Amino acid sequence: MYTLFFQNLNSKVQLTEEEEEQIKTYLTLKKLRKKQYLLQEGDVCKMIAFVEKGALRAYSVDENSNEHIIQFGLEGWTISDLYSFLTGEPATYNIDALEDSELVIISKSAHEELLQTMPKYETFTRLNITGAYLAMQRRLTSTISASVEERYQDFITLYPHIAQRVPQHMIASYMGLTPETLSRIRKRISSR
Amino acid sequence: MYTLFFQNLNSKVQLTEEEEEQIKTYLTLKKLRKKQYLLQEGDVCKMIAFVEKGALRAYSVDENSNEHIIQFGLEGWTISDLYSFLTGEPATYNIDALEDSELVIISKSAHEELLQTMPKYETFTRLNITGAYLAMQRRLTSTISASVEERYQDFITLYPHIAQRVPQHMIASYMGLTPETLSRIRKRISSR
DNA sequence: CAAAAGCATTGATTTAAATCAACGTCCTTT
DNA sequence: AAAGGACGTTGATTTAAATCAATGCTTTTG
Repeated sequence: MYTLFFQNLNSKVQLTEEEEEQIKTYLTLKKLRKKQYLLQEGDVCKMIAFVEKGALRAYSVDENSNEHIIQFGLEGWTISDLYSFLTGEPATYNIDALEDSELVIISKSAHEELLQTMPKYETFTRLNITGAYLAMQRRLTSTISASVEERYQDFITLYPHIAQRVPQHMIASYMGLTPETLSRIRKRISSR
Repeated sequence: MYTLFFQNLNSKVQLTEEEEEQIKTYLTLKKLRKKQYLLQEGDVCKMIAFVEKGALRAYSVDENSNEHIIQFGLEGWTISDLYSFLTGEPATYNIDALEDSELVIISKSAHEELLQTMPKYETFTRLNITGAYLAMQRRLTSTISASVEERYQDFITLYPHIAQRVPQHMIASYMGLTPETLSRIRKRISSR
């Protein structure tokens, strides 16, 4: 339990045994069956989830009830509706499990207390959000400036493990495409 | 000088006089004439710039030499190629001034020293990057899930001051559209 | 001040992706 | 084992945006 979480944490800020133990008191574990929700749109997001095992997705649903995947969360990733978490506004995303999953949960109060009391946790948080920002920026840049072919290729090379584990129509959704279009893109690419 | 910068800083982490003075020793001012570069693609980004006055843009240029605006930076905003800044890799963006501008410059060494020595600066940095992440996420979400009309409306209501100050074709570029398309979108919207 | 450049608009045409529809395969799940 | 559902593919058609081209207006700049 918590092994991946602390591995991740220690790779960013080296912790002592005591610090690890202290942080552990703030954490809880949660198991989620495939298709279960971690968060539903409209609810307030009260935690940050670190994925120890399994796969989740965050997505929004538009007025035509089309789903748009905002983010995948596989092992080692953190997933949340950060806006809702930070502001207390109702969540605009749903988060659910694509596979049976195990999560390390940091509640809002735990997060705040750790930020106040443990400088290393703040550093960890800063590095995490910086990484998330850079990933998001890369994605946005490719969305507005590259062809759909390139974007798909980039996705595959950057996240091969996601491409292997997630149905293709979800990758289409993540890219803002219809499943049909992605299918045709793949055909075009393979015949070249 | 530095007034807006410290206003911004104090609104996030309340500083003492001494702390302000200490931080000041790490900062430099830079003026940029309209059209001047702050950063060119291929160079390593060695600073973070806070806009005291004026307006800048960060943009990439694709193989067809089309420009894609990644970010605007008006008064109170921070602009940089963060990936290049953090990794030391060559920048993939250009940053230049849309108007005569005044910037508060934080060099890489200044940034790192402040992070090490002043917890409040780390908090400030964390809050800044968090805000930038949320803004980026909002933009990405609207890009993949809303119609072009909605996206334009959202942009106008969210950033009315930008819409007033930058040419329309740059907003088109920011949205990943051609100037012609944005012009037609505006026409459609106004005739409703 | 005059020429040039930058900008927004409009029209005609092409191109890329969405939509609608059908089908086959593979899983679930009862 | 059978039925139903999810998934990916393919084809035909529609729709939205890009592209190409031209024009008038405004702002720079030599």
